[in-house]
Amino acid sequence: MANESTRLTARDWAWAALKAIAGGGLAAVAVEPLARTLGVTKGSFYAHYRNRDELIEAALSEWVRTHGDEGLAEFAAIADPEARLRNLLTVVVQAVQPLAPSAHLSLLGDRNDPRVREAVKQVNQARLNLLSHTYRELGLSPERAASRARVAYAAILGLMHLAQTDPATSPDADALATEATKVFLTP
Amino acid sequence: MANESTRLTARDWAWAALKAIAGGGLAAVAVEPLARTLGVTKGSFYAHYRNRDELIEAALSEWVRTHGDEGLAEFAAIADPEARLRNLLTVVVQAVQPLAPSAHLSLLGDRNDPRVREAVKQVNQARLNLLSHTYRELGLSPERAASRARVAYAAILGLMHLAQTDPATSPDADALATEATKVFLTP
DNA sequence: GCGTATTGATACGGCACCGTATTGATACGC
DNA sequence: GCGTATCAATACGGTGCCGTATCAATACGC
Repeated sequence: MANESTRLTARDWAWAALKAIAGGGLAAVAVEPLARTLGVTKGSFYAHYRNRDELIEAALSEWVRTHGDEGLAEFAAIADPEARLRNLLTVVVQAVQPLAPSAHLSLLGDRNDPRVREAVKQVNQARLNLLSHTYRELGLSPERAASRARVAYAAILGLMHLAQTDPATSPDADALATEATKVFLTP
Repeated sequence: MANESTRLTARDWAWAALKAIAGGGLAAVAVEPLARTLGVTKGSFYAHYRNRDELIEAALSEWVRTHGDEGLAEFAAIADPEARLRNLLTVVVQAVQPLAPSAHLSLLGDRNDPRVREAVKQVNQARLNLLSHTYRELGLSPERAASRARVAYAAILGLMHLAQTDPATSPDADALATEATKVFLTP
Protein backbone atom coordinates (compact mmCIF):
# COMPACT_ATOMS: atom_id res chain seq x y z
CA MET A 1 0.00 0.00 0.00
CA ALA A 2 2.52 2.58 1.07
CA ASN A 3 5.50 2.89 -1.17
CA GLU A 4 8.33 0.59 -0.18
CA SER A 5 10.84 3.37 -0.34
CA THR A 6 11.30 5.35 2.80
CA ARG A 7 10.40 8.60 1.11
CA LEU A 8 6.82 9.52 0.40
CA THR A 9 5.28 10.52 -2.90
CA ALA A 10 2.37 12.81 -3.62
CA ARG A 11 0.24 9.74 -4.35
CA ASP A 12 1.06 8.28 -0.95
CA TRP A 13 -0.47 11.37 0.58
CA ALA A 14 -3.50 11.14 -1.70
CA TRP A 15 -4.10 7.52 -0.70
CA ALA A 16 -3.73 8.36 2.95
CA ALA A 17 -6.24 11.16 2.43
CA LEU A 18 -8.67 8.73 0.77
CA LYS A 19 -8.38 6.38 3.69
CA ALA A 20 -9.08 9.25 6.03
CA ILE A 21 -12.12 10.22 3.95
CA ALA A 22 -13.44 6.68 4.14
CA GLY A 23 -13.09 6.84 7.88
CA GLY A 24 -14.41 10.26 8.66
CA GLY A 25 -15.26 12.30 5.59
CA LEU A 26 -13.55 15.43 4.39
CA ALA A 27 -13.18 16.70 7.93
CA ALA A 28 -10.76 13.87 8.57
CA VAL A 29 -8.40 15.13 5.90
CA ALA A 30 -6.16 17.18 8.16
CA VAL A 31 -2.53 17.67 7.37
CA GLU A 32 -1.04 17.19 10.79
CA PRO A 33 -2.94 14.04 11.76
CA LEU A 34 -2.20 12.52 8.35
CA ALA A 35 1.45 13.31 8.80
CA ARG A 36 1.36 11.55 12.15
CA THR A 37 -0.15 8.37 10.69
CA LEU A 38 2.41 8.47 7.89
CA GLY A 39 5.20 8.80 10.39
CA VAL A 40 6.47 12.17 9.25
CA THR A 41 5.87 15.75 10.23
CA LYS A 42 3.76 18.10 8.23
CA GLY A 43 6.83 19.93 7.00
CA SER A 44 7.15 17.33 4.27
CA PHE A 45 3.54 17.64 3.18
CA TYR A 46 4.03 21.09 1.76
CA ALA A 47 6.75 19.72 -0.51
CA HIS A 48 4.01 17.76 -2.33
CA TYR A 49 0.96 20.00 -2.21
CA ARG A 50 0.46 23.70 -1.90
CA ASN A 51 -2.29 23.33 0.67
CA ARG A 52 -4.97 21.09 2.09
CA ASP A 53 -7.44 21.84 -0.70
CA GLU A 54 -5.02 20.58 -3.32
CA LEU A 55 -4.68 17.32 -1.43
CA ILE A 56 -8.45 16.93 -1.28
CA GLU A 57 -8.75 17.47 -5.00
CA ALA A 58 -6.00 14.94 -5.68
CA ALA A 59 -7.65 12.36 -3.46
CA LEU A 60 -11.01 12.87 -5.15
CA SER A 61 -9.63 12.46 -8.66
CA GLU A 62 -7.80 9.36 -7.56
CA TRP A 63 -11.11 8.01 -6.28
CA VAL A 64 -13.00 8.87 -9.44
CA ARG A 65 -10.30 7.27 -11.54
CA THR A 66 -10.29 3.98 -9.66
CA HIS A 67 -14.03 3.76 -9.05
CA GLY A 68 -15.39 5.13 -12.31
CA ASP A 69 -14.94 3.58 -15.73
CA GLU A 70 -11.56 2.15 -14.83
CA GLY A 71 -12.96 0.11 -11.98
CA LEU A 72 -15.82 -1.09 -14.15
CA ALA A 73 -13.72 -2.46 -16.98
CA GLU A 74 -13.75 -5.91 -15.44
CA PHE A 75 -17.53 -6.09 -15.66
CA ALA A 76 -17.91 -4.25 -18.92
CA ALA A 77 -15.80 -7.00 -20.47
CA ILE A 78 -18.46 -9.65 -19.84
CA ALA A 79 -20.17 -10.19 -23.16
CA ASP A 80 -23.44 -11.82 -22.12
CA PRO A 81 -25.65 -9.13 -20.60
CA GLU A 82 -27.50 -11.45 -18.25
CA ALA A 83 -24.26 -12.90 -16.92
CA ARG A 84 -22.86 -9.39 -16.58
CA LEU A 85 -25.87 -8.27 -14.59
CA ARG A 86 -25.88 -11.33 -12.38
CA ASN A 87 -22.19 -10.81 -11.78
CA LEU A 88 -22.61 -7.16 -10.89
CA LEU A 89 -25.37 -7.90 -8.42
CA THR A 90 -23.83 -10.84 -6.63
CA VAL A 91 -20.37 -9.35 -6.43
CA VAL A 92 -21.72 -6.16 -4.99
CA VAL A 93 -24.14 -7.79 -2.61
CA GLN A 94 -21.46 -10.06 -1.25
CA ALA A 95 -18.77 -7.42 -1.13
CA VAL A 96 -21.14 -5.45 0.99
CA GLN A 97 -20.69 -7.23 4.24
CA PRO A 98 -17.07 -6.64 5.21
CA LEU A 99 -17.03 -3.41 7.09
CA ALA A 100 -14.42 -2.00 4.76
CA PRO A 101 -14.64 1.72 5.23
CA SER A 102 -16.29 3.12 2.14
CA ALA A 103 -15.25 6.46 0.76
CA HIS A 104 -18.46 6.61 -1.21
CA LEU A 105 -20.67 6.64 1.85
CA SER A 106 -18.47 9.08 3.68
CA LEU A 107 -18.52 11.42 0.72
CA LEU A 108 -22.29 11.53 0.85
CA GLY A 109 -21.89 13.33 4.13
CA ASP A 110 -19.89 16.02 2.36
CA ARG A 111 -22.12 16.28 -0.68
CA ASN A 112 -22.48 20.01 -0.16
CA ASP A 113 -18.91 20.52 -1.23
CA PRO A 114 -19.09 21.08 -5.00
CA ARG A 115 -15.92 19.10 -5.67
CA VAL A 116 -17.31 16.12 -3.78
CA ARG A 117 -20.64 16.40 -5.55
CA GLU A 118 -18.93 16.38 -8.92
CA ALA A 119 -16.77 13.37 -8.05
CA VAL A 120 -19.70 11.32 -6.76
CA LYS A 121 -21.72 12.31 -9.78
CA GLN A 122 -19.07 11.05 -12.17
CA VAL A 123 -18.72 7.70 -10.45
CA ASN A 124 -22.48 7.24 -10.28
CA GLN A 125 -22.84 8.18 -13.91
CA ALA A 126 -20.31 5.63 -15.08
CA ARG A 127 -22.08 2.87 -13.19
CA LEU A 128 -25.55 3.92 -14.25
CA ASN A 129 -24.42 3.96 -17.85
CA LEU A 130 -23.15 0.40 -17.64
CA LEU A 131 -26.31 -0.83 -15.94
CA SER A 132 -28.62 0.99 -18.30
CA HIS A 133 -26.73 -0.33 -21.29
CA THR A 134 -27.04 -3.83 -19.90
CA TYR A 135 -30.79 -3.56 -19.45
CA ARG A 136 -31.14 -2.31 -23.01
CA GLU A 137 -29.25 -5.34 -24.21
CA LEU A 138 -31.73 -7.44 -22.26
CA GLY A 139 -34.51 -5.99 -24.37
CA LEU A 140 -35.91 -3.13 -22.32
CA SER A 141 -36.81 0.13 -23.99
CA PRO A 142 -34.31 2.97 -23.40
CA GLU A 143 -36.66 4.69 -20.96
CA ARG A 144 -37.46 1.59 -18.96
CA ALA A 145 -33.82 0.54 -19.02
CA ALA A 146 -32.82 3.88 -17.55
CA SER A 147 -35.46 3.71 -14.82
CA ARG A 148 -34.66 0.10 -14.01
CA ALA A 149 -30.93 0.83 -13.87
CA ARG A 150 -31.59 3.69 -11.52
CA VAL A 151 -33.68 1.60 -9.17
CA ALA A 152 -31.20 -1.27 -9.26
CA TYR A 153 -28.20 0.94 -8.64
CA ALA A 154 -30.10 2.69 -5.89
CA ALA A 155 -30.69 -0.66 -4.25
CA ILE A 156 -26.99 -1.45 -4.43
CA LEU A 157 -26.09 1.86 -2.82
CA GLY A 158 -28.72 1.35 -0.17
CA LEU A 159 -27.48 -2.14 0.64
CA MET A 160 -24.03 -0.69 1.22
CA HIS A 161 -25.59 1.89 3.42
CA LEU A 162 -27.42 -0.71 5.50
CA ALA A 163 -24.44 -3.01 5.74
CA GLN A 164 -22.26 -0.22 7.05
CA THR A 165 -24.59 1.26 9.58
CA ASP A 166 -26.10 -1.98 10.79
CA PRO A 167 -23.78 -4.88 10.00
CA ALA A 168 -25.26 -7.19 12.62
CA THR A 169 -28.73 -7.39 11.15
CA SER A 170 -27.46 -8.31 7.69
CA PRO A 171 -29.15 -11.50 6.60
CA ASP A 172 -26.89 -14.01 4.96
CA ALA A 173 -25.54 -12.76 1.69
CA ASP A 174 -26.95 -15.66 -0.32
CA ALA A 175 -30.55 -14.91 0.54
CA LEU A 176 -30.00 -11.29 -0.36
CA ALA A 177 -28.28 -12.09 -3.61
CA THR A 178 -31.03 -14.42 -4.79
CA GLU A 179 -33.63 -11.89 -3.75
CA ALA A 180 -31.81 -9.12 -5.58
CA THR A 181 -31.36 -11.10 -8.79
CA LYS A 182 -34.97 -12.25 -8.64
CA VAL A 183 -36.10 -8.65 -8.37
CA PHE A 184 -33.79 -7.10 -10.91
CA LEU A 185 -33.52 -9.81 -13.54
CA THR A 186 -37.20 -10.23 -14.29
CA PRO A 187 -38.40 -7.89 -17.02
CA MET B 1 -39.79 26.67 13.81
CA ALA B 2 -37.92 28.81 16.29
CA ASN B 3 -39.83 29.62 19.40
CA GLU B 4 -41.79 32.83 19.16
CA SER B 5 -40.43 34.06 22.45
CA THR B 6 -37.17 35.92 22.34
CA ARG B 7 -35.51 33.46 24.69
CA LEU B 8 -34.22 30.16 23.43
CA THR B 9 -34.96 26.69 24.77
CA ALA B 10 -32.80 23.61 24.80
CA ARG B 11 -34.92 22.21 21.98
CA ASP B 12 -34.25 25.28 19.86
CA TRP B 13 -30.57 24.47 20.11
CA ALA B 14 -31.20 20.82 19.27
CA TRP B 15 -33.16 21.77 16.16
CA ALA B 16 -30.48 24.18 15.08
CA ALA B 17 -27.95 21.42 15.59
CA LEU B 18 -30.02 19.05 13.43
CA LYS B 19 -30.15 21.62 10.68
CA ALA B 20 -26.42 21.99 10.91
CA ILE B 21 -26.02 18.21 10.73
CA ALA B 22 -28.16 18.07 7.61
CA GLY B 23 -25.93 20.67 6.06
CA GLY B 24 -22.52 19.45 7.04
CA GLY B 25 -22.55 16.48 9.36
CA LEU B 26 -21.42 16.37 12.95
CA ALA B 27 -18.48 18.62 12.18
CA ALA B 28 -20.96 21.43 11.53
CA VAL B 29 -22.29 21.21 15.06
CA ALA B 30 -20.08 23.88 16.54
CA VAL B 31 -21.25 25.98 19.41
CA GLU B 32 -20.02 29.35 18.32
CA PRO B 33 -21.27 29.21 14.71
CA LEU B 34 -24.64 27.90 15.92
CA ALA B 35 -24.85 30.74 18.40
CA ARG B 36 -24.17 33.17 15.57
CA THR B 37 -26.96 31.79 13.40
CA LEU B 38 -29.30 31.87 16.39
CA GLY B 39 -28.39 35.47 17.05
CA VAL B 40 -26.92 34.97 20.50
CA THR B 41 -23.47 34.41 21.90
CA LYS B 42 -22.26 31.08 23.07
CA GLY B 43 -22.48 32.21 26.67
CA SER B 44 -26.14 31.25 26.61
CA PHE B 45 -25.52 27.82 25.16
CA TYR B 46 -23.90 26.58 28.32
CA ALA B 47 -27.05 27.44 30.23
CA HIS B 48 -28.82 24.64 28.28
CA TYR B 49 -26.16 21.98 27.78
CA ARG B 50 -23.04 21.05 29.65
CA ASN B 51 -20.98 20.71 26.48
CA ARG B 52 -21.04 20.10 22.76
CA ASP B 53 -21.40 16.34 23.12
CA GLU B 54 -24.60 16.72 25.08
CA LEU B 55 -26.04 18.86 22.31
CA ILE B 56 -25.13 16.23 19.74
CA GLU B 57 -26.84 13.53 21.74
CA ALA B 58 -29.93 15.65 22.14
CA ALA B 59 -30.06 16.38 18.42
CA LEU B 60 -29.68 12.71 17.56
CA SER B 61 -32.45 11.57 19.87
CA GLU B 62 -34.69 14.28 18.48
CA TRP B 63 -33.97 12.92 15.01
CA VAL B 64 -34.63 9.31 16.00
CA ARG B 65 -37.86 10.32 17.65
CA THR B 66 -39.23 12.20 14.65
CA HIS B 67 -37.93 9.85 11.97
CA GLY B 68 -38.41 6.49 13.66
CA ASP B 69 -41.72 5.00 14.69
CA GLU B 70 -43.28 8.36 15.35
CA GLY B 71 -42.70 9.53 11.79
CA LEU B 72 -44.05 6.26 10.44
CA ALA B 73 -47.37 6.32 12.25
CA GLU B 74 -49.06 7.94 9.28
CA PHE B 75 -48.20 4.99 7.06
CA ALA B 76 -48.63 2.30 9.67
CA ALA B 77 -52.24 3.45 9.98
CA ILE B 78 -53.06 2.36 6.42
CA ALA B 79 -54.94 -0.91 6.81
CA ASP B 80 -54.60 -2.42 3.34
CA PRO B 81 -51.02 -3.67 2.96
CA GLU B 82 -50.83 -3.16 -0.78
CA ALA B 83 -52.10 0.40 -0.50
CA ARG B 84 -49.66 0.98 2.34
CA LEU B 85 -46.76 -0.24 0.25
CA ARG B 86 -47.78 1.73 -2.80
CA ASN B 87 -48.11 4.77 -0.61
CA LEU B 88 -44.71 4.33 0.97
CA LEU B 89 -43.01 3.91 -2.36
CA THR B 90 -44.64 6.76 -4.24
CA VAL B 91 -44.43 9.20 -1.39
CA VAL B 92 -40.77 8.50 -0.89
CA VAL B 93 -39.89 8.47 -4.55
CA GLN B 94 -41.60 11.77 -5.10
CA ALA B 95 -40.33 13.38 -1.92
CA VAL B 96 -36.90 12.53 -3.11
CA GLN B 97 -36.45 15.31 -5.58
CA PRO B 98 -36.52 18.50 -3.55
CA LEU B 99 -32.97 19.11 -2.47
CA ALA B 100 -33.99 19.36 1.15
CA PRO B 101 -30.86 18.78 3.15
CA SER B 102 -31.14 15.35 4.64
CA ALA B 103 -29.71 14.59 8.06
CA HIS B 104 -29.81 10.90 7.21
CA LEU B 105 -27.32 11.22 4.39
CA SER B 106 -25.09 13.63 6.25
CA LEU B 107 -24.91 11.22 9.15
CA LEU B 108 -23.40 8.61 6.85
CA GLY B 109 -20.19 10.55 6.91
CA ASP B 110 -20.12 10.23 10.68
CA ARG B 111 -21.18 6.59 10.91
CA ASN B 112 -18.01 5.75 12.80
CA ASP B 113 -19.29 7.70 15.77
CA PRO B 114 -21.08 5.07 17.89
CA ARG B 115 -23.89 7.44 18.84
CA VAL B 116 -24.56 8.20 15.19
CA ARG B 117 -24.41 4.55 14.25
CA GLU B 118 -26.94 3.72 16.93
CA ALA B 119 -29.32 6.48 15.88
CA VAL B 120 -29.21 5.53 12.21
CA LYS B 121 -29.67 1.91 13.14
CA GLN B 122 -32.80 2.65 15.12
CA VAL B 123 -34.40 4.68 12.36
CA ASN B 124 -33.55 2.07 9.75
CA GLN B 125 -34.86 -0.68 11.97
CA ALA B 126 -38.23 0.98 12.49
CA ARG B 127 -38.69 1.38 8.76
CA LEU B 128 -37.50 -2.11 7.92
CA ASN B 129 -39.90 -3.53 10.44
CA LEU B 130 -42.84 -1.76 8.86
CA LEU B 131 -41.85 -2.85 5.36
CA SER B 132 -41.17 -6.41 6.37
CA HIS B 133 -44.48 -6.62 8.18
CA THR B 134 -46.22 -5.31 5.09
CA TYR B 135 -44.64 -7.90 2.84
CA ARG B 136 -45.68 -10.63 5.25
CA GLU B 137 -49.25 -9.39 5.07
CA LEU B 138 -48.95 -9.67 1.31
CA GLY B 139 -48.25 -13.34 1.69
CA LEU B 140 -44.47 -13.66 1.61
CA SER B 141 -42.73 -16.02 4.00
CA PRO B 142 -40.98 -14.30 6.92
CA GLU B 143 -37.56 -14.86 5.39
CA ARG B 144 -38.48 -13.62 1.94
CA ALA B 145 -40.40 -10.73 3.43
CA ALA B 146 -37.32 -9.66 5.35
CA SER B 147 -35.06 -9.90 2.31
CA ARG B 148 -37.55 -8.13 0.11
CA ALA B 149 -38.02 -5.36 2.65
CA ARG B 150 -34.29 -4.93 2.86
CA VAL B 151 -33.87 -4.62 -0.89
CA ALA B 152 -36.83 -2.29 -1.20
CA TYR B 153 -35.70 -0.04 1.62
CA ALA B 154 -32.20 -0.07 0.20
CA ALA B 155 -33.60 1.13 -3.10
CA ILE B 156 -35.40 3.94 -1.34
CA LEU B 157 -32.22 5.00 0.43
CA GLY B 158 -30.25 4.77 -2.78
CA LEU B 159 -32.75 6.92 -4.63
CA MET B 160 -32.22 9.55 -1.95
CA HIS B 161 -28.50 9.28 -2.51
CA LEU B 162 -28.86 9.75 -6.23
CA ALA B 163 -31.35 12.58 -5.96
CA GLN B 164 -29.11 14.50 -3.60
CA THR B 165 -25.84 14.12 -5.41
CA ASP B 166 -27.15 14.41 -8.92
CA PRO B 167 -30.52 16.13 -8.93
CA ALA B 168 -30.33 17.10 -12.58
CA THR B 169 -30.26 13.62 -14.02
CA SER B 170 -33.34 12.54 -12.09
CA PRO B 171 -35.86 11.19 -14.54
CA ASP B 172 -39.40 12.34 -13.95
CA ALA B 173 -40.77 11.05 -10.69
CA ASP B 174 -43.71 9.30 -12.31
CA ALA B 175 -41.59 6.96 -14.37
CA LEU B 176 -39.52 6.12 -11.34
CA ALA B 177 -42.54 5.54 -9.14
CA THR B 178 -44.17 3.18 -11.62
CA GLU B 179 -40.88 1.39 -12.09
CA ALA B 180 -40.39 1.05 -8.36
CA THR B 181 -43.90 -0.21 -7.69
CA LYS B 182 -43.64 -2.63 -10.59
CA VAL B 183 -40.40 -3.99 -9.16
CA PHE B 184 -41.42 -4.15 -5.53
CA LEU B 185 -45.07 -5.08 -5.72
CA THR B 186 -44.74 -8.25 -7.73
CA PRO B 187 -44.26 -11.33 -5.57
C1' DG C 1 31.86 10.61 -5.74
C1' DC C 2 29.55 15.64 -6.24
C1' DG C 3 26.10 18.99 -6.59
C1' DT C 4 21.52 19.92 -7.00
C1' DA C 5 16.79 19.01 -6.32
C1' DT C 6 13.62 16.85 -3.48
C1' DT C 7 11.98 15.34 1.02
C1' DG C 8 11.74 16.03 5.96
C1' DA C 9 12.32 18.61 10.70
C1' DT C 10 11.67 22.54 13.58
C1' DA C 11 9.74 26.69 14.90
C1' DC C 12 6.63 30.38 14.47
C1' DG C 13 2.16 33.26 13.93
C1' DG C 14 -2.59 33.01 13.20
C1' DC C 15 -7.34 31.36 13.48
C1' DA C 16 -11.44 28.96 14.99
C1' DC C 17 -13.39 26.63 18.32
C1' DC C 18 -14.15 24.60 23.29
C1' DG C 19 -15.04 25.34 27.94
C1' DT C 20 -15.03 28.33 32.36
C1' DA C 21 -15.89 32.37 35.16
C1' DT C 22 -18.18 36.25 36.10
C1' DT C 23 -21.59 39.53 35.74
C1' DG C 24 -25.89 41.52 33.70
C1' DA C 25 -30.72 41.15 32.17
C1' DT C 26 -35.29 39.15 32.16
C1' DA C 27 -39.15 36.10 33.09
C1' DC C 28 -42.17 33.99 36.56
C1' DG C 29 -43.94 32.16 41.04
C1' DC C 30 -45.34 34.02 45.05
C1' DG D 1 -44.01 44.34 43.20
C1' DC D 2 -39.93 41.21 44.85
C1' DG D 3 -36.70 37.69 44.77
C1' DT D 4 -34.99 33.83 42.60
C1' DA D 5 -34.04 30.97 38.75
C1' DT D 6 -33.10 31.05 33.98
C1' DC D 7 -31.13 33.00 29.83
C1' DA D 8 -27.54 35.90 27.85
C1' DA D 9 -23.03 38.87 27.24
C1' DT D 10 -18.22 39.44 27.91
C1' DA D 11 -13.71 38.01 28.67
C1' DC D 12 -10.20 34.66 29.30
C1' DG D 13 -7.02 30.47 28.73
C1' DG D 14 -6.32 26.29 26.25
C1' DT D 15 -6.05 23.24 22.09
C1' DG D 16 -5.66 21.66 17.41
C1' DC D 17 -5.03 22.77 13.01
C1' DC D 18 -3.29 25.68 8.77
C1' DG D 19 0.27 27.78 6.37
C1' DT D 20 5.11 29.94 6.11
C1' DA D 21 9.98 30.21 6.78
C1' DT D 22 14.19 28.22 7.44
C1' DC D 23 17.44 24.73 7.76
C1' DA D 24 19.01 19.73 7.60
C1' DA D 25 19.24 15.30 5.34
C1' DT D 26 19.02 12.27 1.58
C1' DA D 27 18.34 10.53 -3.20
C1' DC D 28 19.73 10.69 -7.98
C1' DG D 29 21.67 12.35 -12.46
C1' DC D 30 25.87 13.18 -14.08
